[in-house]
Amino acid sequence: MMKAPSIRSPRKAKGHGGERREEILDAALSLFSEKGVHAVSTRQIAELAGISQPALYAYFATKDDMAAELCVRAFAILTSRMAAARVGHQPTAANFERSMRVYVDFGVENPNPYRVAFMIEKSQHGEFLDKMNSRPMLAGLEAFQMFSDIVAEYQAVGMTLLDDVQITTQTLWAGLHGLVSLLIARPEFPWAEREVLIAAHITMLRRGALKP
Amino acid sequence: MMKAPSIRSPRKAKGHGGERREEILDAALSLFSEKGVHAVSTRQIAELAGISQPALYAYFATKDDMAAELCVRAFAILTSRMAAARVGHQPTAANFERSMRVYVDFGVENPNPYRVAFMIEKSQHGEFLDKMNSRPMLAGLEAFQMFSDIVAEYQAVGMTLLDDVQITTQTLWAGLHGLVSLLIARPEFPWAEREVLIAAHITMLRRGALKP
DNA sequence: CCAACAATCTATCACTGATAACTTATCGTC
DNA sequence: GACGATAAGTTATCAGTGATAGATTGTTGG
Repeated sequence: MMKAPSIRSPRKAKGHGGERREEILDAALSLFSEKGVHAVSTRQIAELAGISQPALYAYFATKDDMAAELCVRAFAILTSRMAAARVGHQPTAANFERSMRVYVDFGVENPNPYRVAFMIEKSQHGEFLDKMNSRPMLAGLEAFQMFSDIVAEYQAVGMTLLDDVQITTQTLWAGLHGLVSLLIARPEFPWAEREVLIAAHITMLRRGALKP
Repeated sequence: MMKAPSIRSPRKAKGHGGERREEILDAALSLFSEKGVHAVSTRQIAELAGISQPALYAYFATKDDMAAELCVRAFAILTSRMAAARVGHQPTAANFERSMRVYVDFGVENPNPYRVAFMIEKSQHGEFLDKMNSRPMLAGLEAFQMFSDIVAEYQAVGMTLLDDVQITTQTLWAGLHGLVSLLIARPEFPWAEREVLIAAHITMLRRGALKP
């Protein structure tokens, strides 16, 4: 955190100072968001970060690892936001909709991280993928767990239509993700007015998941 | 259709006869389905089709055009499936769920066409994307229009909670898309048993959109 | 039999992600 | 200050990708 000149070497060869790793991630996030992960080359990332292309590999083993890192961070932000929106809330219909709204707002207000976190195409299959995706997967499960805890509160007081918290959680999550991902990926689609659509969508999800 | 030897030259140089274009599409569909579109190389497609890699470009301008062609065909199937599920059906709750089920089944059974049409990342600078995506996109929107027509039937007999067909359609579509796209993009996620989850999701959407 | 022509192949291009080996800048230590 | 040691960056290069150019083959109508 604090610059402690004696402890360790900052080591910033050419122009810039600061953390190379963060500069790389900033460049990667910007390019990934604009053009899509697999339409961005490592040379483009390197140029935007102001270093040579092979220098990337001192900080990330593969290009996918950069996307994975950005994915982990996006999940962490979402988790903390949902946790913050949860404290002190009673399980009421209005608060349920507010919690759903936190998720949608996160996606709509942070389309770039959301895109990287939830809309990345898998590049390979099987065990190699598992290894590559384990950290984003854990971060995603953490966010999902937060979502699940919220749903469990409504189930505990008998407000949910289903007893199965896992099913209800996955169903609601999928319902929210569908709207967010389409609004992000297809902005040119002739959508209804955004605020009205989001409100109607969340109300529909509540009616489908909670007792009247 | 019929082999008409005099009209036009079948011209099958090396081994096989038949339509090269269909052989290529068969090979591409097989590999795309198994490994994902952008994990398959044109050389792999060519080898499975039994021709050299450049020979592909006599039939398709780009590799994406092969995926687009398969995409258009798949959407034609979706549209016809939804149309078939619609004829003779009264607007009942059970039939509503059956119609939505057609959509989900299509997405789950045709992940790559679905991905190309609705989950693709912005790959380049707009116009190139439009050109590349226009045919699959139009085919997808045709399916969407079919979806909207179905919703309108339920609205016409007063079964929908909202009067606005556009809002209801977009909300239901987003809800279905969310589940399909997550099942496709995150197959490794610890989902509930798929059949149960899909059934619960569709029931939730029905409860949220239709009157009891 | 042969010119014409379409289908296919070989050779190659620019570019991709990734690696190896060399170079440089900074450090703690004398 | 001068010294290796080492971290960080570079250039050069690899195999593999999608796509193109031009030579080559095979079939066909005359």
